[in-house]
This record gives sequence, C-alpha cells and structure tokens, in this order.
Amino acid sequence: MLISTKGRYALRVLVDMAEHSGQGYITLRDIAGRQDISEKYLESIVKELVRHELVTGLRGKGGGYRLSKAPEDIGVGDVLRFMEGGLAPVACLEEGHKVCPRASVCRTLTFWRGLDEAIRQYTDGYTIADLMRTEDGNDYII
Amino acid sequence: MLISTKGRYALRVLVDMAEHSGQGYITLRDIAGRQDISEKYLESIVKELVRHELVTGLRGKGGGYRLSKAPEDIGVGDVLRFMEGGLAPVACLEEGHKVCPRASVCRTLTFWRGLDEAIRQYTDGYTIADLMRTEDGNDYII
DNA sequence: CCTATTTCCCAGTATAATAGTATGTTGATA
DNA sequence: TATCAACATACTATTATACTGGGAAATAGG
Repeated sequence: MLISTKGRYALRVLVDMAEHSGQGYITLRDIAGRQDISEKYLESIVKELVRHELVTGLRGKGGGYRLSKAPEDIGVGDVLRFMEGGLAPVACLEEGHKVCPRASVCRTLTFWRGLDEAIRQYTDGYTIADLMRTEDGNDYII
Repeated sequence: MLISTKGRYALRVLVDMAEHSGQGYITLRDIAGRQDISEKYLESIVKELVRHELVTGLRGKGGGYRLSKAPEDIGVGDVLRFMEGGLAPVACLEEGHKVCPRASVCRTLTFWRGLDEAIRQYTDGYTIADLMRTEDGNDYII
C-alpha cells in the first residue's frame, strides 16, 4: 500500500494548519474535528511532525500547534518519508537494508530503482503550498 | 511497502521461465533452486500466475510450467497488479473501495491520483522481455 | 495560587497481512 | 505401475497497522 494513514493524515493535518495559520496556535481538537480523525490518534502523528521540526507545539491554555516553516518550504516527499520511514517500493531498496547477495545478477533491480526514482521525483515535486492550491471539487461524484 | 515478496518473486519466476524456455516445461524445483526461494512458497505464487493465464502447468513426469505468452506480451504492471491485488498507493484509490465522503473537499486527492498515475505509467512501460534485457552486473558492490 | 486547558509521554490491544510450512491428492509419463 | 510434479487445503509465527487509555507537565487567565 506504500502510504498508510500516518502519511495520509499527516498531509491533511499540515494543510489544515497552513489554511488556519494567522489564527495563532491551532488545537488538535479543532483539527480532529475538521478532519474527522480521532484526536488521540492524531497525537501520535503530530508527535512525529514535531520531532522532525515541521510543526511547533505550545502547551496550556491558548496552546496548540503551528507550522515551523512556510507551506512552500515543506516538501510532500519529505513528510511521507518521515511518517512512513521511507518510500522505497521494495524491501531491498530500503535504507539500512542489507545488500542483497543476488544484486549483481538480479534482473529486476534496475526496474525497482527506476520505480523508486519515479516515486521520489513525483512526491518531491509537491509542497504543502501546492496541496493548498488544489481546487475544491474534484471530479468524484459523491 | 507497495510491493511484497509475492510481486517480487513473481517477476523473478517469469524472467527465469523466459530465460529457460526452449527447454520445455520447467519444474518449480529448478526455479526454486536457481532463485533461492522456497519451493513450497513458490507454489502459492505460481498458482496465481496460472489463474491469470500467464503460465501453464503440466503435471507428472516431464511436467512443470512454461509461459503462456511471449515475454514481450507480459506487462510488468499487470503482473504486479495481479499479485498484489492492485497497485494503488493509498487505500482510497483501491478498486472497490467505498467512495470517500470527503472526496469533494479533499486537498490531497489530486496528489494521490497523480502518484497512482505515475506508478501506472512506469510499471506499464516494462514487459518481462525488458527485464531480461537488463544487463548483468548492476552497480552494486557485493 | 488555583483551575481549566492543552501538549506531551508511555503503555496496551484488536485486527489483518505477510511469509511462510505441512500434509496430502490428482494426473501424466516412462 | 512406479515415479514425478503440479494441484489443493489448512495451519502458524511474526510483524505492522490503527487505534485507545491513563496520566504528567506546562501555560494562561482569574
């Protein structure tokens, strides 16, 4: 599946924060309400975003979270790699994976490398600012 | 991870069969030996390939498997979709997934559609024949 | 100082998928 | 008819996912 709820939710949270910046710190309760995601589960996601310095938290009354950078400086590829722990399409291309002893005779390795690169190129071509610009009303019929 | 061992092994099996065609039917034992994959596990993978009419099996002495089509007529994208049950990068784009009620306001849907398309374009651009042409000796040092 | 608020921290849990293994049955060939 | 190899069914260990729960620490307003 490549992308789990962690990565999907993280992007939605970041876009939500970007759209509601200017209102100071934004609480998880507000985001959870708007995005229809469990507040408790969001905690674990935002924790990662804090750890990678994409958002900043403030405790107490009037506290919440806000983006640490401008939306155009937050790359979607980076967010997804942080949340998913890498975006490699196959195990043997994961960082830290032991080098496959078959690599020198592997007929498929070049193909996987290309797929990895295609995913990287695409995801690195987007920032949170780009996601914000996505028009309402996709062509889904609901 | 997008691609599990099922998809990875399936491609290796198909390339192996393509490279050893002309020798009639090829046994799972031979493929398992060459590819260093458990023969028993390969059974479950080849079963899927038979079901989708990519390979043909013959029982008994002198039996085994062989490709049902020419290598250049077997698309890598199709193989992976068969084995993985789809290649969608996110759950909401999977076939048969219930339409997301947030689709019309979703800031990320367009992005996911594009990623899905990029993966489709790339994987559909390869056939088993292309994988065979991949030169020995990738630039890995082993 | 007190209290409400909100992040922060740690721990547990149900479900499902992955990557197999084990034990047989059926059918083709020599 | 013996052998070989595909075909079929069922089971299992491990891991990841997607959460839930209980509390501790910090901040602001009264």
